[in-house]
Amino acid sequence: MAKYAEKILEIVESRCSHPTAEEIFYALRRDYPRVVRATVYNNLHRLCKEQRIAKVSLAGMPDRYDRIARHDHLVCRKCGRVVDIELPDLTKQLEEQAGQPLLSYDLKLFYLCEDCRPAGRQADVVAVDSAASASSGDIG
Amino acid sequence: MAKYAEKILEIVESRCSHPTAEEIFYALRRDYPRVVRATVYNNLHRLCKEQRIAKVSLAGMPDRYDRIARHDHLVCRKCGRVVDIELPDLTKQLEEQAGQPLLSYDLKLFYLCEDCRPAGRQADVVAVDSAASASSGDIG
DNA sequence: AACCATTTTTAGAATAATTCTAATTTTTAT
DNA sequence: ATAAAAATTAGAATTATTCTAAAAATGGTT
Repeated sequence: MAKYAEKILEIVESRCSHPTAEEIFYALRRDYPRVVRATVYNNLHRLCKEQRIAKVSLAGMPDRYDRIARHDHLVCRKCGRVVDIELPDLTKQLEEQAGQPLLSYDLKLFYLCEDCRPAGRQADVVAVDSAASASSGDIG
Repeated sequence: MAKYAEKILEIVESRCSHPTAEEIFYALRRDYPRVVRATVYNNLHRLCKEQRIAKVSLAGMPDRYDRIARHDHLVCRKCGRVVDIELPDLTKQLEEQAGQPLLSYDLKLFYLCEDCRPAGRQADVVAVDSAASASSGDIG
């Protein structure tokens, strides 16, 4: 059907980088130099609606797109990088605690990635230096 | 110090609506008709940096601002409304499962709110009708 | 009170991400 | 081959946010 949908799906799934619409647009344009941003957005909307990809957003950044399979994210508070993490499915536990049937949930864990962690000691990292952190206080 | 910071803090904390910058701007303008959006953003940034408020973002909507005290959110998949929910603190559990020291986490539970829930039966609500839902597939 | 330095606010232009609209092209079914 | 439907294009429009430079407010010093 849609000429680009499968290609875009492939781009999203083949990367672990949670690409933005812009990144997908550039990747797609390598093969199809005439595609236009609106086409990328159209296809992303459709793929989301069809539950074939998921949109992930973080405060202050453009939305990102991700594979659909259940997994969670580790987000570095300092550099903002997002990496996947496979935690056990908490749906049952959360449904009990919330007293509500849930459709799904989104869980982001904030930490300091290796690159941003003060060298040497790492056990006593408890808070982000508020001056150094570009995005502290943000929940995304 | 900053003329508006306390007032903005009060607006954010006094509402359970997680107001957007725009909503805060209008609320503030009722008392101070000359304030300008940039002032609101300046103060919001500062309050975030000082960890006095938190920024919350959801896919496809403007960022929202929230009180800082730990709590989670229920997000309706159909109408997008966000309400607070007080779940037990999962930091310890998640640190163990992730094998990482965490700074914090963000948990959003997706459900169908009362207004959006198909009337009558509610036990067998398992998925969102993909045509009817404006934002299905989104993780924010 | 007058002065200077610093901080905050204002006004409005600029940017970034996304959406919209209308025309054109492609695809599908007949 | 043709009509109808769907997808894509081009580019304008909108929305949220940031930036910049000037003006105003604030604070501390003499």
